[in-house]
Amino acid sequence: MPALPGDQSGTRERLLDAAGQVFADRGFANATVREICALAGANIAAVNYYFGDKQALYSQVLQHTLELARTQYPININPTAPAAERLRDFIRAFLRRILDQGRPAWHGRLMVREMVEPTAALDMMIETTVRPTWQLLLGIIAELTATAPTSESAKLGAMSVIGQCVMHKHCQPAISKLYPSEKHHPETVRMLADHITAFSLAGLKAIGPSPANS
Amino acid sequence: MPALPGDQSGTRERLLDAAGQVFADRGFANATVREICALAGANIAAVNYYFGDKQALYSQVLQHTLELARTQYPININPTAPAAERLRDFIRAFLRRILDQGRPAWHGRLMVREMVEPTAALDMMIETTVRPTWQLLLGIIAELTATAPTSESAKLGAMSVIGQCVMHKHCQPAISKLYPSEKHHPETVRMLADHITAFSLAGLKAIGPSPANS
DNA sequence: ACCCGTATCAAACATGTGTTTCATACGCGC
DNA sequence: GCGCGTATGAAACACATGTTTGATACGGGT
Repeated sequence: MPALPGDQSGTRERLLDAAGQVFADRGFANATVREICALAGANIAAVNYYFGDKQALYSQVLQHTLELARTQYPININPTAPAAERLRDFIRAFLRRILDQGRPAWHGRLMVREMVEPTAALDMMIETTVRPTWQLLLGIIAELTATAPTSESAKLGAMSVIGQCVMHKHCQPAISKLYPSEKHHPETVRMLADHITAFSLAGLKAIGPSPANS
Repeated sequence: MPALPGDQSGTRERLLDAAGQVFADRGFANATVREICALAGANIAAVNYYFGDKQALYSQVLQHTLELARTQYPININPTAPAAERLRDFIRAFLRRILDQGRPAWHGRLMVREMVEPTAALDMMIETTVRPTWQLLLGIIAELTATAPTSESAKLGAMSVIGQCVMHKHCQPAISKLYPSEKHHPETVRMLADHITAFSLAGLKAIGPSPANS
């Protein structure tokens, strides 16, 4: 009785899907291959047959989920738009990527867990997903602060922007306690993005090109 | 052979200390009572004798560590100082609290883990540590945005400030990959605090009292 | 019809780990 | 000196869980 995973797809695909859910929900250590296989409607031995062991399954899950997330939530910025507009679009796309509840909603949780409890797959995640996004943001910030993307100002400014965004993902339990009845509806996310954009544009202007490096 | 825990203190105290280290390093699931007891120089049965079970030990560890952190890294703000100065002092104290490498350096990691993988002790952590800090910050932000502490502007502004701060704790593995050779020396933390302060003061001014609630 | 690689299954295996047990030693009041 | 509550010790227990095994079914190519 596989819950969500499409019954028509192959066992390997159902395993990837189910494992993504369970790993995101419980974390690598607390996830059991039995629960994953039950959710996928597969036999316990299937994970060994297709992936070798639990750790390899996790790596494949993370890689697969990240690919899915990059194509499903692309961050496409119009290079000809003014920098302020590009920052707004970046923040909107980035927030949608990490806060959206759609499928696969668990890629954000997987990334958070990988940050807190790094595994061998961390490098892959950084290089395929984090670094490209970071470079994209750095370019925008550099223009807004009139510095080079390698400058200390650009680095600090980008961290301020990303920090405001990931806050709502990393600290979700605390936020829910401080402000119950808070949800991540698309309209809420949009308003949040607009706030962060306005806040950051002013902040970046105040930073300026003071402590530049190159 | 207890490593760090003072051998002169009682078994219960050594257990609390060792468990804090191990839980922070490995997380609750991956931590073993055997490793904790070995580090504390205590017998395996000691954890059951003094705390009942592993979960209760964890709760006591979290509570004890948070108390220690609150007294060791107090956030004392001069109420008569101007709001901008109070914000700067808050950010400095808050960053020092979560980034300092001193003892017990693991309270920050414990809090991060509790956010990502909440346990029964989450409520205690929120009420004793998070909410008071949040209220303190809300008061400062409210004055800077000329709104009530319950306003949407104050809430969003406070989240922007906290987000910038916790970013450097939650995303430390990623930051280390993007910028190797980055450390959290006291001077670095001070400069970081000054950046966040300048960035936030400008951002808060730009937000203003537009979408107020009460 | 037969073979063979692929895939699935139930059952068993090995082991790490939280927890318990029971014995022993210590310290102190009487 | 004696009893008693506290504390510590080594060993065993119970169980969850990752992994493996050997059997069985399926399906296409010859």
